[in-house]
Amino acid sequence: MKNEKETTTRSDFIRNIINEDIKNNKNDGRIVTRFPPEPNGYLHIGHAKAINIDFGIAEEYGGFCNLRFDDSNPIKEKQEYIDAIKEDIRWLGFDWQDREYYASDYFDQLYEWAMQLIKDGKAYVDDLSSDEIREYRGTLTKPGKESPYRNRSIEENLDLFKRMKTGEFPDGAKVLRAKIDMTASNINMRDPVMYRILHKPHHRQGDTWCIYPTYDFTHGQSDSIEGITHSLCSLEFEDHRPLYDWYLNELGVHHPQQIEFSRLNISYTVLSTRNLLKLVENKCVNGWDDPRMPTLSGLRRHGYTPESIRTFCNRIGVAKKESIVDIALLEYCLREDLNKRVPRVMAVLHPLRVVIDNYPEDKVEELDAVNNPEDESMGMRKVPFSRVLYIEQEDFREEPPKKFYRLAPGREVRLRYAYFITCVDVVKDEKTGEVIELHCTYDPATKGGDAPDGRKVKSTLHWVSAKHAIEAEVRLYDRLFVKENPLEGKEDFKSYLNPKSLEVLTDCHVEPSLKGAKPGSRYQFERLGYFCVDPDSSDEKLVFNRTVSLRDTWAKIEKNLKE
RNA sequence: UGGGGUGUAGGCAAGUGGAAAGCCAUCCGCCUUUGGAGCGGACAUGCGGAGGUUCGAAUCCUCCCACCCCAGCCA
Repeated sequence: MKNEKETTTRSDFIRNIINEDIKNNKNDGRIVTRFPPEPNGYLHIGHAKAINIDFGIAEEYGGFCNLRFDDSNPIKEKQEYIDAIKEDIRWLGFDWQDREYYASDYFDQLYEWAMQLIKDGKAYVDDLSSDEIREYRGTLTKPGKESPYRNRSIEENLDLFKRMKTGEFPDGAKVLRAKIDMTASNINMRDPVMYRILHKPHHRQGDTWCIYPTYDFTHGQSDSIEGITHSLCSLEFEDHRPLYDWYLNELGVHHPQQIEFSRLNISYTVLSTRNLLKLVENKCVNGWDDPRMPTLSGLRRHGYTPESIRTFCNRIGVAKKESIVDIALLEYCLREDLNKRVPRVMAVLHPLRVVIDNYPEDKVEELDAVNNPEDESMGMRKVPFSRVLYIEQEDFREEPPKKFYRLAPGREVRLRYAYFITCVDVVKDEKTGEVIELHCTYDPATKGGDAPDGRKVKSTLHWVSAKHAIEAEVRLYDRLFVKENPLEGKEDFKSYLNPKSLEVLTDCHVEPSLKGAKPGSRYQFERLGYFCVDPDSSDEKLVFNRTVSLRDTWAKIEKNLKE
């Protein structure tokens, strides 16, 4: 409904191009895209944006999106990453059916094409070292100069390239280069490397190859082989497009259109495999799936829903402007989704003991509570009430400031689904002065939370029965960095890490209905936020992660009062 | 100072010569047994800047400014 409207109304420059292409019957109206991850790390939410575009557009236009692993560099790639990437894409809710491809499966064809370019006099074997190649390449403002090996005969090039393949030369001894133009203003066109010698086994090809094609010589042709119509990638490949086009034109094969869009950035985090890896290696976080990480596995463990991530991706749009999206939008999408689907429950994170003086010592009542006010079909549950309770420390102030509606000496409030209570006494620690216990009275006539005489109360508190509650550990997560753009300062981005990004609470009490809650289950702890059960949790010891707090109007008021 | 890009509100982002969409954030109301949710409202005489064309310009032209990317045998 709302989502549907968003997707059908959506307009962006890529869809405009595609609409135009369809109008002109380009590619007979077919739309085929691909998502081409390199299996060199875990997927993050920036990838989710790309996935949403690649798969989303294909779906929208009745086309296909292939999953293709761009695995032409055996030094960085691992099967472990392939498995994780597939799991994350599935979790997001996208399906590539049987169209799971690997650039490495095209190595034979790529080799044939390289031979073809040599025969056409468009490629040559170069003996220059990598340092020499760099020197010969020139600079941004100075043209490059031609390699002394540039004009070898076709026969010699053919012979040398074959011998590169058979393993006759050590790593780095020779490369195959495209013969384009060493004076080109676009540096990518200054005789780019097509093949390098790498005596490294490939995770899928084993020892079959000791020469590997570079990205530029792999990507476009892989697109071509798969019949891709629109090859969507990020902005930094814009400069490579002339080369993408060059190879395809010289080879005379199907020519997909490369279109570039800007990659996702989100405030208060970093979004690149390289920097994420640094956080893992430096133990700034507890692994790739640490709930503070913007990786899909981290977000999953944090309690994010795939739907909320997809909604977010739809709302941020697609454009060529480099931007930083406010993380508040992501959190908004999350809350919106969780609000509709997640059961409510009561939990006290910072307990303050409350004794109801006029409530019978051994009495226990099972009170009715609504599971989700947004969804009646989720039903009701019973919550036990007794003489000794815990409420949140924050919900009591001995000297309440203006606009503080919660409990205070002499004040009456409602205990959710239970009774009106009035605070009659405050017990403090003699040494520290800290409030350690409250004495209250309850009004038996207000059972369930309504006063028959119609009197109102200004606030409703959540609570748990002390003797029935289950103890739990709660991990409070906050933004990973204190700086909106951690990459912009003078210091290393790691110096802007938020020291309070994780706070572990061990003295929490949750209502008994949570007994046996399984990892992955999500709840709203009323008035606090959304939480999910961590994989570290067990029946003996429940562990919850705070996914996101509820919008907190009081916190804003309090902040404004202070200013 | 080579080449390729991008500038619309605090953050995203539509708009392609004919009244500056929408979302988040912020603020104000209403409602509420979650200070949640929901509902209603406010929020760009102006589109990086300056000129020009036109009855009419964010859209077309000229010049200027700012920012991003490229000198891997990474992708």
